[in-house]
Amino acid sequence: MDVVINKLDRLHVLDPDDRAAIRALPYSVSRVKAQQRIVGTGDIPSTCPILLDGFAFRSNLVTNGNRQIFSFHVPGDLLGIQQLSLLHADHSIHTLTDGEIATVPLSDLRAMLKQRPAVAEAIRRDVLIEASIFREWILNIGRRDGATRVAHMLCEFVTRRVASGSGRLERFEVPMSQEQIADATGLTGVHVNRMLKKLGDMKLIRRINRHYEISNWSAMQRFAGFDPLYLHLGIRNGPVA
Amino acid sequence: MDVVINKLDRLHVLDPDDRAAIRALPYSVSRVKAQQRIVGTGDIPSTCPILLDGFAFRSNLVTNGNRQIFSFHVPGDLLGIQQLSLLHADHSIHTLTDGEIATVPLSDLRAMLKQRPAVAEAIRRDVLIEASIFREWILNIGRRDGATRVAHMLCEFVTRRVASGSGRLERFEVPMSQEQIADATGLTGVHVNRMLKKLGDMKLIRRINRHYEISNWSAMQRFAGFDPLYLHLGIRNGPVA
DNA sequence: CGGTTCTTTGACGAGATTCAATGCCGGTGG
DNA sequence: CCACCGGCATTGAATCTCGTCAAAGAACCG
Repeated sequence: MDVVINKLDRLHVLDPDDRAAIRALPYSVSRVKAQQRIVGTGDIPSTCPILLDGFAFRSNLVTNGNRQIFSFHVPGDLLGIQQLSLLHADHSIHTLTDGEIATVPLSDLRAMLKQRPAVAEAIRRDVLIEASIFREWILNIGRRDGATRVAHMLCEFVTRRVASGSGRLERFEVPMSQEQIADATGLTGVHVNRMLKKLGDMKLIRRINRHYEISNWSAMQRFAGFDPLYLHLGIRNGPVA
Repeated sequence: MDVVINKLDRLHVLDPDDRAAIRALPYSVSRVKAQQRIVGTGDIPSTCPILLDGFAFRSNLVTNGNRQIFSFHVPGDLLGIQQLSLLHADHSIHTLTDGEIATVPLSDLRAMLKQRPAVAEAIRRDVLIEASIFREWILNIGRRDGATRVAHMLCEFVTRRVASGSGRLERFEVPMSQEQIADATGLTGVHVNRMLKKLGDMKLIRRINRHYEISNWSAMQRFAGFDPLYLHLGIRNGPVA
């Protein structure tokens, strides 16, 4: 669970007892293949899945069968934290790549959070930051054109990876297919492909398969209208809980 | 603050001491006119605005000057609850209509929540439900066409009003202009107007100025693909905190 | 009643989707 | 080791939804 401790410690400083309490949580670990459902819309889970390795995403379907992706997740993310206070899941969670999931009973999680206010505060911040990212996605899909939208998504993804200490700005790998980028940006796979080509023609990115390079970060950021304020990266010593 | 108590009591049952603690909060009330900024992006507020009367919305601008609205708010909503755990505001809050705002110091709010776990739980649910609504908006804007999008927004708005005990399904008034509906749905004002006309032609709504009638709710719901699951309306006796 | 804001409508253009075909890459089994 | 296969990526052409520009009409407010 060290990956979880690292994540939460970036949100609120944890003392040794906090870390020990997280390590003491009962959980089972399972390997999962790509594109597996972890939680389905309408489920009433009694456990909280935690992503230990690989990538995952939240999504839902509309009546005509189209899919919308709401967020991408990286190791350390608490995927089912909503169920601490809500009864049923209002969306689905799937793995994007092969990965590893820890499963923790919600009751044990609740008990631990009562004992460890700093961990509870870290999780509150996590939930609020995720909501902030949802708002940014609403803005991205609602008010930016295709090229800018895809660029913004790439900026966010790489920034979050760098902030979590895995990956560099100039050179990174994107785990999702163009179809999945489309489902996240409200476009079609075909159009995402064209927009990636356009970003390449504009020298904002270089790309071989799913390996991306951004040589001129400030130009990319400017083009995408990307301002990382909404990610609240420097929150660690934030407001007093 | 009774409007706040009513709201929170729908999210988690409050006992008389909980209610008294909310009433005992120190706050000042001010009348505000429509289109006034309550919180601006980047602000570091030390108080939490609470909407007592009228309507409000969250929004942000993109570089080209376009605006995206993230949510609409009704009396009883805690507008600055993010600032309990986040330092700066990542979006703006404006009044939609003339209204009344209560201002509560965050420190007093924090102290009260420590004493009153049931209130804290109600607020946790509120935050998670708002995040769920953000996800639904992502899906709405990303994967539904103009007519369905506007219809879904209307379904959500009226459903929330009915759930809060103010207004009826068949006949209601919408406080926002078509331009504001456009900013919320990722369309233009002109196109919203055409889509409203289309919904009228399809007999799904009847409309005189901002007064709407939905005579056939199930047809409207079906057309909009509206499933209120994501609003978690029946949460009051939800999972144990 | 006059000004302002909001709504409505038309004509035109741009951006995104759809359909369809081809090419590329990695994996699997003979 | 190589041929085959399936999923992804790429590209073109036609179509359609939605945006833009512009103008007129309706509702609202002082």
